[in-house]
Amino acid sequence: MTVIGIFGPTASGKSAVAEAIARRVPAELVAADSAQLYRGLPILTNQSPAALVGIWELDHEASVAEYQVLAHEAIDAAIACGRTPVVVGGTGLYFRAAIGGLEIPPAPRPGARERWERVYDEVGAGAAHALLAEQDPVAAAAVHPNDRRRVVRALELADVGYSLRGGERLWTDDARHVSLIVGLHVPEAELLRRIEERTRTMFDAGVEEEVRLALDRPLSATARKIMGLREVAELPRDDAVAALAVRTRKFAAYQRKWMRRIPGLVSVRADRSPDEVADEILALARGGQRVPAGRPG
RNA sequence: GGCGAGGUAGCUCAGUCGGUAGAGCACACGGCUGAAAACCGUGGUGUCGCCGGUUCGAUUCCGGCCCUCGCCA
Repeated sequence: MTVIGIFGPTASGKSAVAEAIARRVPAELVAADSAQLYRGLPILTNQSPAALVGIWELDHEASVAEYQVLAHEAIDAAIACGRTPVVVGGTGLYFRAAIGGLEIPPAPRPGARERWERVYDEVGAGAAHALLAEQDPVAAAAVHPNDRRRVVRALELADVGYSLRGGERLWTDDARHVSLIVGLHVPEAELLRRIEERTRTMFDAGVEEEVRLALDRPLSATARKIMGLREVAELPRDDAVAALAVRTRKFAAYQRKWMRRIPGLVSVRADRSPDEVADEILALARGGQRVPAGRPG
């Protein structure tokens, strides 16, 4: 059983391709998207039916580690009943966590993060970084003093005897199962056109109302970061459309960068019908274009 | 038509008591190991509206013109 992973920028047609695959072979779609995990913003986060979509309330704090457990379960369950897992991703880190052997260091002890954040803010970036250098020189060398988030994370890990940058690579290039990992490629101009169109469609479909309802309820820090939430809530419609299109464009560029980072990724042109793309992907899967399972050295 | 405010980076704007200019956002590139639609780093991309005058030198001062916005007609 080959796991199929589909990655690509927003509006490259990941969902449609995944659905086309599911029409051809017995398959189970598994989302790898940090925003689609949330329930309550289906329009803004562009949800389509798949496992791990809409499973968290908006006050839930997201984390890759928590997602990873669920993703591995969903993938293994699909394999157990003879269905091809199709991991459909928009979030690079989550996608890798689902496919590969990303080993994630432990969660912070209760209160540790807040404590180190306070320290960081009180003593300043330079001093906090110096403190880290005493406790974990390797991590300190890898993290910029201004990167508050990572300095704090490294300090909380040092507390429990872990290093943010341990000696061996925690993030290996292997996959958990034999996998075919494809990256959907759409020419720049076409992608921009689709993003523009998709953004407008969101407003026609009623994102403003959706966002208003969501903001009435408590939001976790991670949910608050969902792209477009602020723009839609705070700006007049035309400005919001423009701002959201800009954010989405920027995000698409970020996802392209991720495509270059994902090991073993096979590039597939997606400026054609989802059915054609699905056929090509299935042919590749049968043809042995795969990342092997297991740990290389 | 009169009065007032203004025209500087892709956008919003700062600034130069005269020595050709800088912030935020955007953009480009790089990083990323329980926040990743997050976070961090490095890059200034420009006929300073146009034409003249003064000056060694004008984006800056002076004159004229064009354009935008507001108020009054």
